[in-house]
Amino acid sequence: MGRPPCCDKANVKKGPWTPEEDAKLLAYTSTHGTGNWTNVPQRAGLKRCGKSCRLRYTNYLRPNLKHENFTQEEEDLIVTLHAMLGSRWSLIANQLPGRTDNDVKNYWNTKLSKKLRQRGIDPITHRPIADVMHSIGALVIRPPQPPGTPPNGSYLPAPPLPLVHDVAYHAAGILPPPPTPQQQAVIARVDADAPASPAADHGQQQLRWSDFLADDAAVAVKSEAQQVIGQYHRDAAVAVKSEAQQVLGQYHHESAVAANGGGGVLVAAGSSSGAGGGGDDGAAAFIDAILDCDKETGVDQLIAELLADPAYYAGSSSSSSEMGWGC
DNA sequence: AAGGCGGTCAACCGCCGGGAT
DNA sequence: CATCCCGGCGGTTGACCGCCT
Repeated sequence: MGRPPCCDKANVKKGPWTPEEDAKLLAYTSTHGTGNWTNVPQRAGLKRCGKSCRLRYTNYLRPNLKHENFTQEEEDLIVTLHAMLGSRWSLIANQLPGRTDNDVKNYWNTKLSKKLRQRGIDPITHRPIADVMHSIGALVIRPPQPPGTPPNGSYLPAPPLPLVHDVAYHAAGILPPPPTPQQQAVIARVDADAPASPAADHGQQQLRWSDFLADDAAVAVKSEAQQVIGQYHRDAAVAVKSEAQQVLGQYHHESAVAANGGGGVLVAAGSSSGAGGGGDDGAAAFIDAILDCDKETGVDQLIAELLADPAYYAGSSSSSSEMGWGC
């Protein structure tokens, strides 16, 4: 049944806030700060849940909040960060001064996701919709069978899905290069640690856990970032964190190489070409930067570094703006 | 003028993790 | 170590508004 309610629902007001309530809350927070929200309603003379007070303050009353429309730069940043972090709205909002996670979430759900769809991009995977539909169509869909029915061979095996789930690859219209031996080792380990495929006995081609390595790499980025602010643990990607860091180093380095070489191709983890172990200067510097952030900086600076790298925009010739996210 | 409809966004809900006890 | 409390988070809801018929 979950936790009990945080307050007595019978004695709290719900719904839109009145100017009087806003004034009370602002008066209280301006003199007492924002600690211990549970006590705020009582001390501020409000018949509201503490959570409601916190939400009202952080999303509307907090100083320095922007209430005007999102700019093109903010829009581009949200799209880019969503491709990197997924629906981690608080992390994304941290990169947008004056915006709240609720703002970003609403803007994404009401505007940006539709805009992406109109441009043929799946807003969840950031891949071309046609590509996503192809992948879905390639999955083996098995209708329920009566108990005791032996498996038959009437289902066509699905073709292997691409290892790279990165919009930049698809934007560039190229196939990813094969994984390096180092990355193959990561793939093998992930597959070995994964539970056995339930249909493995049927001789059907199954999705392997390593098929999602590219996504895991993104999760690892998220993991590092959230470690910085002490909020992120216990993700499946943690198990391969060290390997993922190496892969990420390769990811970053080859992205830069591709951008500098005029190819403009973003090379994703788990599938980049074998430019040799991730011990090169660029990759090492990247990982060092992340680790240093554990001690010195916040996620803001980390992501700012990533965003400053044009390779994260699929090369200099196809930034999100130039790809036409904007109005 | 009125009703239907879709878009927007403030607010709520329930879950989760971390810290305190 | 276990439990409880609190803040934070993402998903969802529903009121409100403007446009269209």
